[in-house]
Amino acid sequence: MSKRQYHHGELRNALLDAAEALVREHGVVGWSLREASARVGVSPSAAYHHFASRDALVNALSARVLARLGERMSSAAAQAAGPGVDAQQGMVAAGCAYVRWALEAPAVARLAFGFGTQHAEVVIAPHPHDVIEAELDRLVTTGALNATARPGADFTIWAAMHGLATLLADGLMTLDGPEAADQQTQRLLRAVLTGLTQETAPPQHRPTAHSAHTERRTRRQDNSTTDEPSVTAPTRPQ
Amino acid sequence: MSKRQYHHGELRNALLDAAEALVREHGVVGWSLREASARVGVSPSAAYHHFASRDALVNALSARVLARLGERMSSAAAQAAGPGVDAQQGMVAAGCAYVRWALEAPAVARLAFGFGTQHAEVVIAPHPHDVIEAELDRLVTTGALNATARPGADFTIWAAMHGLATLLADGLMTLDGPEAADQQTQRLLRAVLTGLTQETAPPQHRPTAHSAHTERRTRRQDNSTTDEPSVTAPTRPQ
DNA sequence: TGTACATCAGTGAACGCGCGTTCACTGATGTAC
DNA sequence: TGTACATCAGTGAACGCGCGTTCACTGATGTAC
Repeated sequence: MSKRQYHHGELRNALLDAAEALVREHGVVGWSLREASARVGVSPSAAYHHFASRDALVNALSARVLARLGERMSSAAAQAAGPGVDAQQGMVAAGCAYVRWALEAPAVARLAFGFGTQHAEVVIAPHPHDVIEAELDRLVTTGALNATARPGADFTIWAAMHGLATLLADGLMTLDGPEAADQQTQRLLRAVLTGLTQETAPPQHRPTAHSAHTERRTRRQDNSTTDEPSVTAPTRPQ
Repeated sequence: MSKRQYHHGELRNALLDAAEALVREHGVVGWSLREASARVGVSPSAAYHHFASRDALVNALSARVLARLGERMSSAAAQAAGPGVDAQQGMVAAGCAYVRWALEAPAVARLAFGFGTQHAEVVIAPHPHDVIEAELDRLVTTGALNATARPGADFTIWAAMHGLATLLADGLMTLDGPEAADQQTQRLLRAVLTGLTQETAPPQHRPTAHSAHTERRTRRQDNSTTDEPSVTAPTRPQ
């Protein structure tokens, strides 16, 4: 920064930072590798010592950004938990973190969400989905959610908070500030959680959540997985 | 098509069709005006007699596609309704139409949703949001939803179905076929509707749904709007 | 501690490419009389 | 019904541009002896 050095030393991260800033400023596609390099103060070709292509950089950024979201959710949930606190509050806090994050940097959120199955090699930890699963498990443990409603509930909850986040990020819905977003998130998630608890006559082939990615990671940590056959199972790829 | 004509006659629509096909095949940004023109069999410059720029074409396509979704939801809801049918079924049908649509042409869905406030001039009728509002009103009328839960419920429901649709469209969640999608949609929407009905102690400043677009249109058709002050109101722009 | 050298991480010029858009044009169509 | 002419909707050549990527290079770094 201060002295002009031939070797940057942290170019990989610096490029990711620059690219993230460019996404914030000019949207998911409104910038070039050359601009990111220029912003870091490096020649365009330098990037190729760290990324195979522009796409590779974008994918790496997307994964990094998604992992950050997972961290924010996880710590928000942890902070909300405590004795005497409403059992649903952890999930609500995670959801608020999710929605606020999308509201703060809509274009970055679009990048993280909007590119399909791209995080091929990268392990994202903690994945937002993982945080939701952890919170649901906690709700079942504390008795705030029926165990029968648990399978597949992760995708139901995820869909709810994801929808609010993306409607706001994409400008299809607008709110007056983050407090309003929190209120909306809370109302939505409490409605879903309450609705799941009230569920009667679960469908015969209840969807079961599992994914290659999740399994690969959780099998290493514990092996409490109940391997019921899944017929119409939602899956989180990679 | 058969005879080579100098004047195409339907070039505007033909270009929109070609662009939509290209979006399906190559994603939201993976195609050019020139490709669309070539596909129609017309020179690249011909498009400028119908669209001011490539962006204008994209915006027009996005609006057209969103209106089609609204139509599909609306007719699905109408078809589901009937005497003796579960009151929630209309909304579930609309939601299934929404989710299936996103699943059928994910890239097209991303186009319709992912470009922020772009439908500036165009009136989209019926907007998916309008269909949701209509179904909610019906639920209140039939007594299946508390009137106190009605304000803002449209955004809660919309968020839920939108989240499922976009998670699937963006490949963050996968399902084995459209029946599985229907099942997920049904579970999600029923949970939200049930949860909304069970709501106790609504927040003091309940969010109220209103938007310039909606008001402009609905004021023309009826004027039953209850104009309560909205403090933290979600809004649908344009 | 000093030197030789392999490796790493930069440079900068150059490439070919396809893009959106413009412009002067021309062929077809429709309307006035 | 026939002719003159304005208007509409095409053509196709050309433009300048910025892009991703390559390549031979060079300066800095770290390690072996």
